[in-house]
Amino acid sequence: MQPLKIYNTLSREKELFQPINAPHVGMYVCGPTVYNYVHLGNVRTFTTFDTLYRYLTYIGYKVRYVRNITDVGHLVGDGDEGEDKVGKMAKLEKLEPMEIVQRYTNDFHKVLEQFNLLPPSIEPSATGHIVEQIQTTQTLIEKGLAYESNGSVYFDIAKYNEQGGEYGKLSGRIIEDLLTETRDLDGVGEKRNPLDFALWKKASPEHIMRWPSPWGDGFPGWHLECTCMSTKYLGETFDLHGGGMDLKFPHHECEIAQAKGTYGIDPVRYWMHSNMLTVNGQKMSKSLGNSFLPSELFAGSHPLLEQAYSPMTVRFFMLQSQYRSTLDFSNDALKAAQKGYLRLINGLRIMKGLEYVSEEGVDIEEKHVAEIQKGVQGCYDGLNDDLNTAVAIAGLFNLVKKINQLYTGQLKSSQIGEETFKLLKDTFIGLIEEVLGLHEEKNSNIDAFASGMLELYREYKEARQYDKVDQIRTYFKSNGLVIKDMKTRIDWAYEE
RNA sequence: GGUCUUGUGGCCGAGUGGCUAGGCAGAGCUCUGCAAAAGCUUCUACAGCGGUUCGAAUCCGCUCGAGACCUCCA
Repeated sequence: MQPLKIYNTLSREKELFQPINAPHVGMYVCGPTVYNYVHLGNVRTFTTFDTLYRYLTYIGYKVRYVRNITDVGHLVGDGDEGEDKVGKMAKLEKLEPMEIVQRYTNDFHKVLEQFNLLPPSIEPSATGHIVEQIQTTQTLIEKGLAYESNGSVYFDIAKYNEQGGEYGKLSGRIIEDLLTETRDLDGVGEKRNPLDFALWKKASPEHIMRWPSPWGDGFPGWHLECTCMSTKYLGETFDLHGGGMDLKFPHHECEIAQAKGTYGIDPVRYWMHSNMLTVNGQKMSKSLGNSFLPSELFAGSHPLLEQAYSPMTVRFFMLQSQYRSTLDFSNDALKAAQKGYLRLINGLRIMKGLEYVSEEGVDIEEKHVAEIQKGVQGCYDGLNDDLNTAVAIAGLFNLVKKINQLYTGQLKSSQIGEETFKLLKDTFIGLIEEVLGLHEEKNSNIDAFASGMLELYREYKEARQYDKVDQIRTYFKSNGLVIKDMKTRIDWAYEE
C-alpha cells in the first residue's frame, strides 16, 4: 500500500492516511443542491474527490464512496429564514419540486459523466431520508441538545459546548466572536441563541415541500441530511469527508455538532476541503454571475471564452494544480492546458502501441533506467503528498520524453530492460487512465476526414487508377462506411 | 471589523532552508525533399523592506497587493 498523506482540515496538518478498517475506506462527499445547473466550480470539487476515489481504489483500498443529492432544506438567502431553493424554482417554473430535482439531477449526472467522473457507490437523497432526519432530531431533543420552538426545532449550541462540543473547531471559529458578529437578520425570536441552527423547520401554509413530523408539518434543515446519510451508510465514525472550502463553515461544523451530539463521537477522521475555482481572481459562483456552465465551455459560447474546450482538456487543466490551491480560469491557461493534454495523450497512444523488443548485444543503460524509475517514483510521491496531481503530471511528462525516445528509435527498449519497460508502460497507462481519469478524445470529425478521402477517390477515378479506387472503397468498408458514387456527386454513408 | 489563505519567470502552475518541477510560449541545434512531430540545449523567477542562519524564494516580523469564510455557495 502506498503511504498516502492527506491534509486534514481538523488538525491543519498532513497526516498519514490510516483507515479504520483497512482495506475498507468510507468516504463521504457533499453533493450538489439540485435547484440549478452545475457550474465549473462545482465540477472542480467533484473532480478532486473523484481523483481521490480513483487513487485509493488504484492502490488497493475497497472504497465505499457516498455522495448525496440535496433536494430539500437548502434555503435561499441568509439564515434559517427564506424559501427552499428547490421549492422556489418549482414555483418560478410552475413545476413539481420533484421535477426540478429530477431535471437538475439529470444534468448533474450528465456533466460528471462528460468529465469522466465515476459514479459513487451510493448516491442518497435528502428527501429519501426524512424518517432518519426526524429520528435524529428527536434524539437530539431527548439529549437536551435541541429544542422545539414554534413548530421548528433548533440545535442548541450553548448546551452542546457545555458538554464539551467544541463547536467551531473545524473552521477555527471562536463562539464569542461569532456571537458578537452575528447579523441582525438572524434569530427571529425562535432561537435561544442566534448561532443555533435549524434541524427541522415549520412549513408555512404556502410552502410546497412538507412532511408530517412530531412538531407538525415541516421540512428538514440543510445540514441534517448529510449527518443522517453519512452515518447511515458509513457508520458513526468514518474515514474521509470531503467538500468545497465554502462548506467548511457552517455546513461541516454543523454536521460535526449533529453527529457528535447524537452519537457522542467525532464522525470523521479526515476532513478534506478543495479550493475554489476563480475567474480573474474572483471565486466562481452563481451569485457573482461569473460562472461557466460546462455546456458553454464545450461550445465556446460564453462571452469570456475565445474558443471551445473539451472535457478532457478541462479535467487536465484542473489536475494541473493542487486541489487546495485556488485555480484561476483564463483562456491562456486553458489553451496551454489543451496542448499539454494532447502531448500527454499522444504519449498514451504511443505507449499503448509499444511492445518490448529484446535485442542481442544491447546492454541495459543504467542512466535511462534510473531516469524512468525517478519519473515513476515522482508520480507516486506527488499523489502520496496530499494528492498533488500537479507533481504527478510533471512526472508523467518526464516519462513522455522516454516514451517518445522509444517510439522514434532514439532509445531501444532493450536498453532499459524488460522489467523497466513494463514498469513504464503499466505506470503510465494506469495513472493516466485509472487515476487521473484522462482518456483519448477520439476525433469524431468524420465528415472532414471522409470528404478529404473522397476527393482522392474522385481524382483516382478520373485517372482510371482503379486499384487505388478499390483500395479506398475497402478502407471505407473496413470502417463501417460505404461510398455512394452517384451521377451528380460522391458522398459516403454508414454501412447498413 | 474578526478569522484564515496567498503573492513564483511572458502565461499557467508545483515545490523546498543549500541539489534544473512540469506544461504553454520564445531562442538555438539534430533529424528532415519541404514541413510537422520528436529529441537535445537554452533565456526570462520566487511582491517590497528588515531579521534569524554558514546559507532563505523557503523560517520570523513589518509594508503593500490579491482572495476566501464570518449562516446563498463546491
